[in-house]
Amino acid sequence: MGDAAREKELHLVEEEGSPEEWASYLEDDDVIYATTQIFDALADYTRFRILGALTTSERSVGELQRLCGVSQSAISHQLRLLRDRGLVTMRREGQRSIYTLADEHVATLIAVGLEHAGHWPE
Amino acid sequence: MGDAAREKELHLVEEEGSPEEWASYLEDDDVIYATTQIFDALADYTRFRILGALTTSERSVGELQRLCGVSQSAISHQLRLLRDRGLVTMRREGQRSIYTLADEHVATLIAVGLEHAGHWPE
DNA sequence: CAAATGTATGAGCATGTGTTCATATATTTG
DNA sequence: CAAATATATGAACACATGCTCATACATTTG
Repeated sequence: MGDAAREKELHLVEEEGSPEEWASYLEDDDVIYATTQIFDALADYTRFRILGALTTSERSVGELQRLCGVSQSAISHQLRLLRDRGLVTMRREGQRSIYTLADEHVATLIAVGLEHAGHWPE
Repeated sequence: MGDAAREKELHLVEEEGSPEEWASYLEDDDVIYATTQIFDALADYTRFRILGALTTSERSVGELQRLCGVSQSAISHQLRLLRDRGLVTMRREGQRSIYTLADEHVATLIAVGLEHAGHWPE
C-alpha cells in the first residue's frame, strides 16, 4: 500500500489537522462560539439519536419519530434546530420530508464522541 | 517511515475506529447518554474556553479566571461540572488548585470540533 | 493564632430549553 | 373540492442552566 492509498484510508488525518493548525482557532471567539453551537446540537439525547439514525441512511420525519420514540412535534422542532445549525439538510419527496446529514463532518463528530464515551474513564 | 511509525504519528487512527466499531454504540442508550453528556460539557462558551486554555498547559483557578474573564465563582462552578463529568482533574498545590485535562480524548474532541467549526458551511 | 490569599459551595434569580397541545400548512387521493 | 396523510409551527409550561452574591473552607505567612 502506497502513501496516497494509506492517507486516503486513514481519512481522519485531514480531519483533525495538527495542533498548529487548530490551536489558533482558540483565539478566535467566533470560531469558539461556532464550535460550542455544534457541540450543543449534539448534546441532547433526542437530537443525538436523530443524527445517529441518519448516519445509517436518510430518513423521513415519520421514520425518525418511530426510531426515536418521541412525538412528531418534538422531532420536527428538533429537526428545525438541526437544520438551522447546518447539521442536516431536508428535501421534499411527496408528502414526506426527507432529512440527511449535511456533511461528513457530522458523522465524524458522532463517531469520535461515541468512541470516546465508549472508552470513558468513569 | 515504517508502518508502525506511521500508525503512531497518525494517532487518530485508533481514536475514531471504523464504522463497524462505533456503529453498535448507537444501540446502547447508556453510551448515547454518556456521549451527550460529554458534548454538553463542551457546549458552553465559558467551559470550552477553560478546556481550550488547558490544552496548552495545566492552570490554576486564578489563571483560568484571568484568561476567561469571568468571576472566580463562575470558573469554580464550571470546573466542578467538568470534574464531575471527568473532563478535567485537579490537584492541590499550596493554596492553589491546579486543573489539567483528564485525557487526550478531551484534546481530540476540542481539536475535531474547532477544525470542523472552522470549515463549517455557514 | 490572626490575617491574607486562593478556592469551593449554596441560595437565588433571570434566562434558556425540550416537550406537549392545538392548529396550520403541504401533498396526495377519491 | 373534500378527506386523509405527513409535516411544521406557535404558545405555554415545567425544568434546567449559568451567573452573582455571600459565605465557608483551606493554606500559607507573620
